[in-house]
Amino acid sequence: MRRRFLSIYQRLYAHFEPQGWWPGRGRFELIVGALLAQNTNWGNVEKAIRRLRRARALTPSAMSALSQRRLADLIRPAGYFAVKAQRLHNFLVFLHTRHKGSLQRMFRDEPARIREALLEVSGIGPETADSILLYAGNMPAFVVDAYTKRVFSRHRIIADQAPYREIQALFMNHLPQDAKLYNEYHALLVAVGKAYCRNTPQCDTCPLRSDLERHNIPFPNQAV
DNA sequence: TGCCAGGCCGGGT
DNA sequence: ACCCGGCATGGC
Repeated sequence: MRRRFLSIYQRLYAHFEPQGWWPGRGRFELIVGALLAQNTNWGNVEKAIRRLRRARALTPSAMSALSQRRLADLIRPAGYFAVKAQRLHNFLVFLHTRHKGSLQRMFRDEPARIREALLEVSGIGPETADSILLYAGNMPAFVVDAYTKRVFSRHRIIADQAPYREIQALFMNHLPQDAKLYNEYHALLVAVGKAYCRNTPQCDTCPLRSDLERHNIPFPNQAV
C-alpha cells in the first residue's frame, strides 16, 4: 500500500508540471485564500484576493478594521460573500483573542493543538484547517478534498463515504511526514481530478490509467 | 442554458 | 451519527 501511494504520486508528478501552489504569498493571504476557496472556483478566489490587495486589506489588522459590509463587498467575486465575510471575521477574532493577532504566535503552537483550536472557529472545518496548517504553516497536514475522495474512491482505495480523518490517516500513515510532499500531492490530485476525474471520467487518457488496470478495476465510465 | 467549483453550518431525523 | 438545504459568483 505504501508503494501504491508513492507510485500514484510519481505518476502524477511525471505527467503534470509541478503545481507550486501558493508560493511566495504571505501567510495571511494563504489563510484568506483557504477560507474563500470553500466550494468555489479558484479563479473567483483570485479575483477576490486581488480586490483585497488593492484595498490593502491583506493583513490581520487591516482586515479587522473593515466593516463586515465592506469586507463582504470586497470578496464578492468569491461567492457566498456574506458567510465568508463572517468566517474571516470569526478567524480574526480568534487570532486576536487567542494569539494577540499574531500569526507568528499562532504557528508557534503544536500542529495538533492549532488544528483543534481552528476547528473551534465557526466556518473552519477539517479541510480548511489542514489547508491553513499545510499551506500557511508549512506543517505536514495532508489536505483531503473532494478530488482526493473522488480519485481514490474510484480507484477503490477508500470507500465513497469514508470520513475525513480516516482518509487523511491513510495518506499520513503511508507517506513520509513531509509538508512539501503533501503540498504537491494535494495539488496534483486537484490537477488530475479537474482534467480526468469529473462526473464523466476520462479514464482512457488519464495518467493513472495503468494503475487502474494493474489492480483490475473497471473504469468508472464502464458498466461494472 | 444549466452545471459546477480546492466546504461548512445548523436543523432535522 | 448521518442527511439535507442554504449560501452566490463567474466560466464553460
